[in-house]
Amino acid sequence: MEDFTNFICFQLGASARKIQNYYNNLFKPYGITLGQSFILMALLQREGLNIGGLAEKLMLDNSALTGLVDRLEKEDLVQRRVDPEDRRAYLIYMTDKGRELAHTVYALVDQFNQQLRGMLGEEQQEGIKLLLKSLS
Amino acid sequence: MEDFTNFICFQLGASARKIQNYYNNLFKPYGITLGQSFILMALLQREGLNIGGLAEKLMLDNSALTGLVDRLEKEDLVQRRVDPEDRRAYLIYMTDKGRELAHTVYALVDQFNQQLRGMLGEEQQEGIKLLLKSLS
DNA sequence: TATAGTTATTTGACATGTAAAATAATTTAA
DNA sequence: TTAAATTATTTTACATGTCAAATAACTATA
Repeated sequence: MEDFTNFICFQLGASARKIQNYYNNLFKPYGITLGQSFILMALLQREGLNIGGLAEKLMLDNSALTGLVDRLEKEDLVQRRVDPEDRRAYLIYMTDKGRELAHTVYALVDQFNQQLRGMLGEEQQEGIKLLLKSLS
Repeated sequence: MEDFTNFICFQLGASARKIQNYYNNLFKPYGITLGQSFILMALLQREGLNIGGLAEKLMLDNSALTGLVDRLEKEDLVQRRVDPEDRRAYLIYMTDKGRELAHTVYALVDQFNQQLRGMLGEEQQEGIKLLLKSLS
């Protein structure tokens, strides 16, 4: 019987956790987490996304975004503004402070990402991409 | 600027989440989660591990095990027994019910694992293994 | 236009994970 | 042998994530 630690579900979960912990430690001086940084980076691409748009981009449940945005808002990194076209929805904008931090964390994420890519061959990187696509 | 959804941290995290959700749904009829199933599968290999041993095998913090074992114990799937050689420690054993479920979930995990392996080439599977090892 | 059905977001309940502090037992060393 | 250091586990506080239900606003239709 094969050791369950060889199963993809286990290895992927453990790797994801380790990477997340690495980044969370790296970001500690900035008072932010990897998950929160994804929001900032999403807003760097396109500001004024709403909760649903962020959830889709981050591949998370809408309700997960509520808490993430709450914490960023509490740190004065983003703001919710009522969508003038749809009063149910909030559009999310960065503050100046948030935008500045967004650039900082982007650089940090990118940097370790290149290290991770160095550990993997081209094809293996494709494998992860493919896996995610197949699962979506 | 590269889209952060192409970063390995993002893709690995999202894939891990999707796989976890898949299994958690699959296991719903059994009242168990993927994380809990890892404990059962670890005990199937070697019964009587203590919390620390389980944590090491599962690559989790000791304190994460407390809750996981609590829930399994509440469902009468495992039991804590004081280690006769060290009264600080508990040795974890499965109940008959737990052992039976362990076999069932092992088969289910194995089955979808083979599907996942089918999506990836040999080399890509090695990549994930290598990544985890490099991060450990 | 009233109403029924959708949609965006939040809330609440729960499982998971980390980190740091608390407990309790074991080990080491003076 | 007693005190100090270490070790196993739990607890607490918090961030994350899912799911289902609640709100509130929009849309379509009779």
